[in-house]
Amino acid sequence: MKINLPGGNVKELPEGANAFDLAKSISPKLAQAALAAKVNGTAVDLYRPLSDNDSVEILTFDSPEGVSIFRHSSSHILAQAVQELYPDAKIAIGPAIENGFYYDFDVEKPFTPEDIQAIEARVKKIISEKIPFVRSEPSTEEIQQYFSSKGEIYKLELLNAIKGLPSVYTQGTWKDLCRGPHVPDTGYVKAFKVLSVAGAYWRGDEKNKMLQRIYGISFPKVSMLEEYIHLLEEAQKRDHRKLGRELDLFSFHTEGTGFPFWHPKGMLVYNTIADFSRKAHLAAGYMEVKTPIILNEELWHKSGHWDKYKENMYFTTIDEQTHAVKPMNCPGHLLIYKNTAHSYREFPMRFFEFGLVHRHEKSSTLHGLFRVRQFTQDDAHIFCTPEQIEPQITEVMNFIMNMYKVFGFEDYKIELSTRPEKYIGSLEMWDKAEKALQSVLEQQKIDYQLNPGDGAFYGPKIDFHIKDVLKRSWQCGTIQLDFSMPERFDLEYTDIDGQKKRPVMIHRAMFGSMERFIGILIEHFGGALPVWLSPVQVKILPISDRFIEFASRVELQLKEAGIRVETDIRAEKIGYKIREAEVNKVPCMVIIGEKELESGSLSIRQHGKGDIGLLSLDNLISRLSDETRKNPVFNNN
RNA sequence: GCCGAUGUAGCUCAGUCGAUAGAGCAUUCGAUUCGUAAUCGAAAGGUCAGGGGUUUGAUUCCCCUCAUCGGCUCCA
Repeated sequence: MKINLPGGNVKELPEGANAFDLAKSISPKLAQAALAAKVNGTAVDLYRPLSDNDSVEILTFDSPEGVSIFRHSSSHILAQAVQELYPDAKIAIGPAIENGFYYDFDVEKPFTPEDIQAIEARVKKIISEKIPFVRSEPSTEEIQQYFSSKGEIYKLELLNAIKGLPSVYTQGTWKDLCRGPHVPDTGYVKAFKVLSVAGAYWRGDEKNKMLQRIYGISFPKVSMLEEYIHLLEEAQKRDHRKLGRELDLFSFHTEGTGFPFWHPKGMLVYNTIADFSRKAHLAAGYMEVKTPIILNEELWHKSGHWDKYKENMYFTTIDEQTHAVKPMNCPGHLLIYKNTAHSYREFPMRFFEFGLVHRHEKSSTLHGLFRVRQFTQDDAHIFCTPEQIEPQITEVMNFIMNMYKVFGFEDYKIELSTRPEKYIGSLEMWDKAEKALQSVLEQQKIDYQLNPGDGAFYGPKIDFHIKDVLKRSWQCGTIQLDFSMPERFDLEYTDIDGQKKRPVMIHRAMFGSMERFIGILIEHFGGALPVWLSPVQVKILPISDRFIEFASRVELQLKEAGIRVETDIRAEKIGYKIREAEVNKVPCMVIIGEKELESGSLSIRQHGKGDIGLLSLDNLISRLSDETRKNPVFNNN
């Protein structure tokens, strides 16, 4: 029979051959690496017989699909180990995830670290036995009978939901309901590690029973696991919470859970980004505004927040009237809009604000700067005519993507979120708004993921998710199209025909939260921020106090050139001063001693690189300014 | 909110099978004036997260609360 290969080649194989035979016929190396196969677009087991004219791709650990199959098989091994050790444990669900896999168990008592050790040992044993994964397709009744005899209520529930033919995979005597495919046998998993244990609700619903979830990771080579563990350790070093403390950028206190305190150095970073953003916005035609953080109850009823967002809001009483601390800036901007009459000639009209908002997040979700209860949005609202919607959204998308580039973020994904359960406005409005966003994404040929039901309560949105080093995806930018607020606040403008009409409103944020964005930057750069963002750009290190005077003259000149500089005048050895500046991740160190005093040039040391030789003061200044000018907005000045 | 873990000096961590605690770094002071990642010495620093209980006696055992961490859920 003929088998079509991905490159367009055709391979002749005997009748009844499977993908493993195919791999062998191509190369022994491929046969060794083969985990499963993709036949006519569907992933199947390696030993499943092929048919004439099938298109076959051998899946290895090099492809995401191969990894996912490998991890999924690993989760089965984990589940087998758990049930062998704890026969009363009921198995729920065990998929591969982005970084590894998990399996959920219903057990009497949560797993202890000792349990985990025992489980890992048992997994090793199962792996060493090289038990084949065998696929079978019994009747639904047979499967039902098997799992009910074992009391596997979760499997039965899953079985009921299956449309089409269910399948079962068996390793030795252990069986699991599973679509597959799997690697040929348990021996393929050469390295296995449990990463963590956590509670998780059955089907993610907190009304359901809490199960115990074991997260794990696995690889076909031990060295890959070691590499992964090393990577995890590296990632931990980049944790912005740790770096924030070490670099003295910000802190958190029990006196205000979830409210960040910005220290002087953190404030320098914050303000540098804010200044940059402000300039960029003004250049792009935005007008900066500032609105109060406390506004009365009535306003929030009008905006719909009272009905749809109350759980996340803080309240206070002023003169016996209930007020709310703003969780969003839009109502304030609406009041400014309404303060005067507007013409179509003013459109698109863009209000921009560094808006300080408070949101009551559940305490367990707080996470450093990534998730806080008080944060500053780089928020804007664009008022425009319905015709301007698509060009405006296109413009905003480009603006956001250009801004991300300045910070070196090219890895992000875009999501389109549609009408949630809690919403305001009519279905026609939603329909129109969702179509508008979709059409922009499609016209711009942008890859996006659809997130049904995840929109804001007043409109659908396009979100930008930046990926950090820990491979976590963080929502930053957002563009939300809103027909409801203009309606609720009875916004008007006078059109060309002299008629009063209703404007459209676009909510958008770029960094989303300044706080979170700084957290992402810290992790992205491992704390070693680029020169233009570093709180201290240059540290001057005199060799001894004989050179302090010269050092202060250099310091003064650098300061005059607008460079953030500090001098370490302590009576310490130069090695000690260098070490401290390196630990503090200061990008540039200037060493001043006898040589420099005589020659008038400066010894420069770059963070992470070491001594880079001599430079004149003028040269240093122009180099540092060049670094800063890499950022395009500063280029215009 | 739920499940689990953790909470000892500013930081990282020892320790106490129940008799109120120790190191390194950081800090302060003194000495050292030194050439590319840690000079030496001394001092100071803790109601052992907070509250309650058991006990002659609790930082240690038990309970509650708070916070932190890892998840479920939510979200910028």
